[in-house]
Amino acid sequence: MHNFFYFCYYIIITQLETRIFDMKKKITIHDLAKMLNMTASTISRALNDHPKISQETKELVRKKAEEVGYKRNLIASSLRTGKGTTLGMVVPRINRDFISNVIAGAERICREKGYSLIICQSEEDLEREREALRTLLHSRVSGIMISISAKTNTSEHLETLIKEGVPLVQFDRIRPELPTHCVVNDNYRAAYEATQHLIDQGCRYLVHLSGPRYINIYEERCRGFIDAVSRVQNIRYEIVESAITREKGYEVIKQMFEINRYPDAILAASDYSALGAMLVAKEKRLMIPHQIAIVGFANEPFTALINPSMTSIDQKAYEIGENAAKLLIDTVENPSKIKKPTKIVLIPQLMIRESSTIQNGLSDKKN
Amino acid sequence: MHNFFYFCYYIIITQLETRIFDMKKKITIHDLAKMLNMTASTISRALNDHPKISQETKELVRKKAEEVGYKRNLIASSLRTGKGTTLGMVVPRINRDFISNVIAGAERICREKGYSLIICQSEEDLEREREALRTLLHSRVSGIMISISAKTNTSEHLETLIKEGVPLVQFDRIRPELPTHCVVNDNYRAAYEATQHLIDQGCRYLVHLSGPRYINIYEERCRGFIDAVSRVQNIRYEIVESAITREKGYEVIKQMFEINRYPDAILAASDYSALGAMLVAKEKRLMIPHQIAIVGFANEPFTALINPSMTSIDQKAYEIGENAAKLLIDTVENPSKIKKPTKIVLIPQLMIRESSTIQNGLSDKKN
DNA sequence: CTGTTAGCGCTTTCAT
DNA sequence: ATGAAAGCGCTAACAG
Repeated sequence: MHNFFYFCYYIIITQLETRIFDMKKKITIHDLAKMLNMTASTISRALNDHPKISQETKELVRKKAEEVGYKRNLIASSLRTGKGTTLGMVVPRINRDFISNVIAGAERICREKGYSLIICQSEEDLEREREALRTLLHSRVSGIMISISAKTNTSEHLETLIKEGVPLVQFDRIRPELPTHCVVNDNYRAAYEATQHLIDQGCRYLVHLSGPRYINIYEERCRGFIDAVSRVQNIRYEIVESAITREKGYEVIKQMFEINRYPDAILAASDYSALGAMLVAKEKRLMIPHQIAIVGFANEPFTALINPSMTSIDQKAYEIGENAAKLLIDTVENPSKIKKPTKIVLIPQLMIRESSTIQNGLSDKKN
Repeated sequence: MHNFFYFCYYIIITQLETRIFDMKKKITIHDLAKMLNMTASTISRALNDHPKISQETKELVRKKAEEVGYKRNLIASSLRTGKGTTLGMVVPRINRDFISNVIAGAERICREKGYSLIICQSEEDLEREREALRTLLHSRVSGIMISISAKTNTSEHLETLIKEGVPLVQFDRIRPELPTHCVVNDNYRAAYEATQHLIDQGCRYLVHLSGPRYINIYEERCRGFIDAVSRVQNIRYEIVESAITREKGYEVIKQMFEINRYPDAILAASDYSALGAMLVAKEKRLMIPHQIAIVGFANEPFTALINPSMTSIDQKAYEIGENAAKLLIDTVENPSKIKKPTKIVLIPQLMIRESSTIQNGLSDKKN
């Protein structure tokens, strides 16, 4: 019945026959100057709190400016000074929990320090990523934060930026070979600890659902996994690359079951592939975690809400955003300072939940 | 053991002792003019594809520009023309699934049409919202999209904008009394249909967990609910205001149970309060949906993943973003055009899942 | 078709 | 402590 309306929408035009937006011409420092019988430079200086302007003049100017609703034209200002107050950020997609939290953190810092933030999506595409960088340069941002797309297997576009002198901060998915500031998680450590946790729970046949290993984060997670399992005797393990979607996770684990390989633990590089794996396990009526323990990666909101709740790794998204913004602003504001590239490494947090808690009594199926 | 490191981070300074960012001075049209023995205006015109410039000159200029890596200074350009290429958006929070999808949609349209998008968060606070608007004006954005904060119970700050002639588009949470373009969901209809759905399933004692009713979306959802239940005989219903968090949903329903009121259906204005309600129901060992059916609002990703999966209402976030951006760009590019405020109303989609499917055999507890 | 000139709104020497 | 004047890089009206 309401099917009829799916995927379509109304457009309602209300009656009000008014020109809704009249451009009102803006007041400039010259207007102010005229009003106060001063010159534009005095106004400018007063507004900028220049030391050689008398207190009373400053007061006067500020009051008048407030009164007539003067707003400094930042465009003109930054044309003159060559300094901007806008920063750029390139991310694969905005609508991912991790990313949107990074943005939220970065935006807060930017706001506090008086910068605006322009966001661009690469949509996991190298060409779009290049385009996004061009757009940002075009908008004359003072610096750029970037987390590269899944298809970015080259550094040249970023090298170009560096050569052009654009302050750059990489975060999360980075090209480690570039001499830029970075803010990342200790993915190696996170994977290592998660693996160790599974081993501690008694698991001895582990599968790692990895991502494309030319991306640093997946490579590091993979290494963490390998190093952790390698320290233990009598352990069996497998690594499946490029399994980070729910569909892929489902498929891969289903195939394993079909050829009668039953791992007792899965460490996924993504919560979604972990979810896929969990769904197969449920279909096969395996007990989670007792027959198969599952750990995801990213601590997506759903991991705490499903049944059984899923152990995952929290990536400190908000902090990553904050740190990236701080680092970038610092670089932007001290361009001449000779700097060594700084790398900030955050420690992700293993969130232990039902899907991997075999040892104590916490795990249960309360429906 | 690894507890030791939680909430702290390393800073690693790599050895590389280089000045990583050398500002390289930019090439201007004057430089190009000199190189090609032309004048700056010719260059400008050639680059802007002015009709009265010969094809070969254009080619020549474009080639040279490309060759020496010239990039037009948009700052200067927009100072001169008075037209900018940046739009602003104010949202309560970026890190919410609905919002980040709106942003994603808006960003795509902006990019396609050659605009950049600056995002500001109001963090559900009126004063921050005012500040965000100031920041955007300061950055000289050409127009603003806004979804108001939960605490915004006044319109004056937006009226000021309108008086100043700033193109404005409201979306989702709006102040309907303002003469601006709007992009919204048909919340009334969505709530009405969802309620009807519950009634169709045989439910006769319905509870609506609403939000603060001075915000349009909650008011509309509430009205939809009321109108739907009012058409039916022998029905009992209750409305609880300001219950949109998981905690509040949990608490409210728990209290109802404690005084022995057992509704057979819940329509929540938020997926989170619906989740809270679901958790109480589970604790009480009520069968969902047979003893109590539950419907949420927003179609958060987790709703499809929990057990039982939760019926919810998809809000077409991406489309809202796209439409808002299109509308804003249209307004910005045709400022003199006499316009009536346009309202685009999207039809949300009821996603029927296990938590409300009593009638046919779909609902089950496959673990 | 192309050059000349003026100026967007601001900051910043250099004078006074 | 304030004013005069010169531009930042670009565009556009007016000439030719």
